[in-house]
Amino acid sequence: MKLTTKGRYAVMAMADLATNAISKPVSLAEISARQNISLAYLEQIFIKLKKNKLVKSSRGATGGYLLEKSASEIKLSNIIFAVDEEVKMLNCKKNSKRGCNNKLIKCITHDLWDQLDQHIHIFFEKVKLKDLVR
Amino acid sequence: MKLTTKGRYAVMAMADLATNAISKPVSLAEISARQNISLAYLEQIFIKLKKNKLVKSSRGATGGYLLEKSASEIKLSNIIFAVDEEVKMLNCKKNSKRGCNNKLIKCITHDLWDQLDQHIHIFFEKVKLKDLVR
DNA sequence: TTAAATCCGACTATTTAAGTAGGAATTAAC
DNA sequence: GTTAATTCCTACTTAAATAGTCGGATTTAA
Repeated sequence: MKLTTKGRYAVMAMADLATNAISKPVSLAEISARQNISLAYLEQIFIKLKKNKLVKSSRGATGGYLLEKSASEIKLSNIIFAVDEEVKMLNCKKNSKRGCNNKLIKCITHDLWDQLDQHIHIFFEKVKLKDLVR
Repeated sequence: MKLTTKGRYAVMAMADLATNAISKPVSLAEISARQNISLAYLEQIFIKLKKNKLVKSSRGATGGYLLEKSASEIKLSNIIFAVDEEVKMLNCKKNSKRGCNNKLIKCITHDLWDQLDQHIHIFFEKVKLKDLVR
């Protein structure tokens, strides 16, 4: 699990949707204004959210985005995974000479970092979008 | 808490020390060879570990490093904090116009990221260097 | 027809991590 | 004393990833 501002922006934007996209779609321009994130950047993010079936869009004037599922069904891990893609945050580079001590044995901290990764994952797995907007 | 390979290298090197620096100091050249980390990079890392009183050095030929405290007294959080310095992994940039929505209120995910930070911190707080080397 | 919106791909800028380089100071062993 | 091995120090370079921009194409309600 990778954590970048992109992931946070995605969470912010989704929380904005959960709050404001009740009956009619919300445009990215509105979210951009409210959350102070550049429109072009939001566009990139929402393409990914859509691919991952977290939002649905309607095009054209008065178009915008709606949540695809209810806010209580969307886990934050879903959102972060959708935009940040990679799973591991600090793996022993598999294709590098440096990975895991250049030997076939696991480097001494390998398991530890794996555990941390799980730990973080569980954290975001437990929190639902709904928890952010009550 | 920031997590980079520097932090992991530091943990690996400290584990190496805990294993090998029993009676006499261990040189960085040895650690470099065993852990496959460049000597010059290890030097940088150990300057910081020393400043944070995690290791002590003796200079000159036959010099090297020893743990400053016992492996059971050193938490991994101490090591990572020593080399990676920053506390927050993804704070709302304080000096940026973008931080926290440009308003004086906290952005909607602010607390969440704080919680995650604590979560990670606690993870490394619980593990002692000794746990890695038994 | 127009304006507001999503959609798309390529591009650029910025930041930070990662790693190098060169030398100064110290000290044990010969 | 000289040498070789070491820590110590500062500055620099490289590489990679994040962050963000840009121009235009497509869609659709009013």
